[in-house]
Amino acid sequence: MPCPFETPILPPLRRRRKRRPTPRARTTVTNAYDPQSIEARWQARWDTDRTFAALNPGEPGFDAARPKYYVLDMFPYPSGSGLHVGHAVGYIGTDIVARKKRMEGCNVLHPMGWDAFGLPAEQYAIQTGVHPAQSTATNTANFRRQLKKIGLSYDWAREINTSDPSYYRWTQWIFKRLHEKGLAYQAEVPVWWCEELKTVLANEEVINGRSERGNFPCVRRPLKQWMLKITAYAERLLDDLDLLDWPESIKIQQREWIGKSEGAEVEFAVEGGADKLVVFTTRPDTLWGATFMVVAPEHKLLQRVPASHREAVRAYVQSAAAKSELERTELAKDKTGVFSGLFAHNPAFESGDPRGRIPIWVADYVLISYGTGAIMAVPGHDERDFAFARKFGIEVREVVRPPQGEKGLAEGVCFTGDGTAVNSGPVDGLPTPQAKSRAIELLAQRGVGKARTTYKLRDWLFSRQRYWGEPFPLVHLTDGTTVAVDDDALPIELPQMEDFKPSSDGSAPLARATAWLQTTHKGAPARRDTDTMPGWAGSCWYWLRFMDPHNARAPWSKDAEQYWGPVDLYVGGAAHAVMHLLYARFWHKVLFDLGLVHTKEPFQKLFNQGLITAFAYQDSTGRLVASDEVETRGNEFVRKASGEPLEQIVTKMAKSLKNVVNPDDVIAEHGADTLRLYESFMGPLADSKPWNPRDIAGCARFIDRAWRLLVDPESSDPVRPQFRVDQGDRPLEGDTLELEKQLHRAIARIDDSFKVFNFNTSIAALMTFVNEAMKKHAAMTRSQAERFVQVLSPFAPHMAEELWSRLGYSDSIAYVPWPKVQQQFLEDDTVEIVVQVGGKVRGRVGVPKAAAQPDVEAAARGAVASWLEGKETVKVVLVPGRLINFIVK
RNA sequence: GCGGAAGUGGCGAAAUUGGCAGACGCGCGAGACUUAGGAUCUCGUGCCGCAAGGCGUACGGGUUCAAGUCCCGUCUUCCGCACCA
Repeated sequence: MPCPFETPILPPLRRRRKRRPTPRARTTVTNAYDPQSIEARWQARWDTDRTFAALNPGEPGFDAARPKYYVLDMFPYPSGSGLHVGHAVGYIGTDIVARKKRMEGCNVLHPMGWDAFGLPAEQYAIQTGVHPAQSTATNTANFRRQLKKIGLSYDWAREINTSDPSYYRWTQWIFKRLHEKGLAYQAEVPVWWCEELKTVLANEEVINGRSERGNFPCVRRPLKQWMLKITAYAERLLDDLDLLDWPESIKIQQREWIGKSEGAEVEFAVEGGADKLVVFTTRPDTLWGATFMVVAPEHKLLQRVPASHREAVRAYVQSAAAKSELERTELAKDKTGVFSGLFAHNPAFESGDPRGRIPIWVADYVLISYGTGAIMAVPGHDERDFAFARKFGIEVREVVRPPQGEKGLAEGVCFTGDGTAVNSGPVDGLPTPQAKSRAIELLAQRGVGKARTTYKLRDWLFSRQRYWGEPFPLVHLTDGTTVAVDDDALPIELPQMEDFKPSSDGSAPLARATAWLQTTHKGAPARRDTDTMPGWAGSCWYWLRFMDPHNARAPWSKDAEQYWGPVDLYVGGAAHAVMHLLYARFWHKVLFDLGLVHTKEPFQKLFNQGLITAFAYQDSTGRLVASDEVETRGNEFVRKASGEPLEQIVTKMAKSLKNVVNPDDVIAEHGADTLRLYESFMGPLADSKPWNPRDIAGCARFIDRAWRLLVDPESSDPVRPQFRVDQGDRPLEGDTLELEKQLHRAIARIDDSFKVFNFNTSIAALMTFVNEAMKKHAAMTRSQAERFVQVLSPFAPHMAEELWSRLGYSDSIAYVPWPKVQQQFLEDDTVEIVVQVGGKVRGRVGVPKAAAQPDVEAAARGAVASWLEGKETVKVVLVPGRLINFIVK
């Protein structure tokens, strides 16, 4: 099949001049490093030998004595544009880890699959006119091809696809479990509707009133939708973060997203009727300072507005509704609102006390979706209430006296911190924390309030009126009830539809699949649900399916889950800090409660790889110019066609920025091992770093040098003669000993780099070793060559396999035990001591490692004699084995 | 505004517990080998200075014999969140 991405999108390498036939060099040398043939051969070999197949407990050959290691990538959405080098950096990182773990004797689970359902796939399908099932098949084939070409050691027998009925059968099955537990319900809720996408979106998919995907305008609309009760798990989602080895920044983002806040719920009686206005506050201690109340424009109390104020309130509510989310935020500092004509009674005061009669206002700084949609406003101790009261001339009453030295109302500023209660009757004199709990007690005694905890986290809007997603495993009966279909009726397959575009009225495409729609349930006529699940659904449990991907009787077997779970290392972009990771944790906890998994959390260690950025070019008007239209002239960049000067900027890789680098092109030019080395060498995996094609050459040179270290390109021998026989008894001395030390140092550095995934230092260590070994070539032994190839293999596996086989081994290097560092080779008999005078380096001196202090000092004095001449030494600081510092006067 | 991450040569970067700043690589300069080089090899390469030497890890202070690393303050960039009562 022709690859749809033929156009090279590499930034301009220096163009080759016309290629001349190369007479001698290329034709007679048969033994030069040839990545294309080596890589093709070993990739084919890995496939046919199933080298990286992971065995499950119970399978023949499974070795229960080995520790398990589950290393998982965030599986990709297989987009039409294929993989770019930015995606690859994370996959290369996990591959390096997986390969080393195998050599360390672990049973390694390292799978890959496709997150193929969801809006982007469908949008792409609509744009190109190709059915999503078709484009998904094409795109996954392309992704798989690209991943294999990088030499990633996945167990391809475990490949999964969330849009495959054999997979989503179990997504539906899990949804049924949620439904049974009452965690899935239907509700008429105001939801974000995107006209352009013709679907509802979850809160978190809408940014400033525009869709995250496509940046289309969205509006609020009430619609009956499936919801998942993630809020029931809010507390555990928060608490269990403490169990995880995750980046602190991600934990913080999750905590903020859950947004726990503790306080009280307080009832205010509304004057002239039985209505109660319930508010949530984190500061019950300030109840005595509440001088007005505010309800959100959508609050139902507004139906009770007296005629005198009805028109003003109606007008305000309408204008608030017309404001986009963006306008609301932009105008955040300038508060708006109107008086509703209603009054409430503050329960802090006796009825009849004029201080307790407070006006109720409508303002859009109060959100209907948080708390109760209404607040008690304490302008003395809340910035927003303060601004509002100032603007509308409402009384500000001090009820918290700031601690000594802090400014408060006396200085004309709103004080929001902790202090001492004043003007607050029964809580007067209490420090804020005690005043809070005392206030709650008082409210509770009188039955007008109680302690309450709220969360920013909302229930998860789980339906989409789209085609390309999992159908719901439920039917609607004629009597209006909704029931789940039987487990053995699963999967409810998506019907084949030619036209799956959303309808203009917002009804789901599946509503037009008339034959599919009508069904029966236990003999009675029934109608299927026409919504589909959101794109996140399939990724909420996929790590579990990887453990047992072909199980036809259950989503996974208990044995498999017991053995492989949890994921030991999960690597992906920080972009998924909140949504995917929170949803996945939620499902996992539900499954835990059902006894279907044995761990509370799915991902023990999480690691975020950094972004690969790339150069992009702008002309003087700021317009982007594709990288391949750009020419480098010295330090300047110009448009090739016109010579017009351009500015080089560094940005993320994106099709729209015309700076995407396809790994296929890098592999075609340099080979996959060089690509892997470069991506590892650029910098620590966690860092964001720019792709610079110029730098690839260094890795290409290194790998070629490494090849020549073991193979003589001028001869036809598989390896240099000195490596053909084991010189086991040869004494380690001279250059051979020196190389042995270098090798151990390199391995120590490599081992170290797996702690924080800064493989750049591993590559540097390998380079240093090769440079040294090239100089002491004749002294290198077969054993050293073998160990070098072993530690090279996670990084450049194709070449390592090739060299390993040339060294005479017929089995793959993948499971050869990782060499051990021996401490004795990391130490030298003599050490170089830096000699400082007055803190400045003035010389250095070699001394025996075990040298006594007076001897070191004497030697050091000799080395810096001219600097000490005529000076008095006041102090000598000696750092053994490192440094000596003479402080002089 | 709040929260997080970061700031080191021309470029990507390195630097256990505070102990030689710039490993490794790119680029650049010089040379060797070559009919040829985008191959390979050797040497050099933080800045200023002829040199001796001085100055250098965003900026300003501090602690210390010694600071990229610790403390206080400031600035800049990127990423989240953003009226959450």
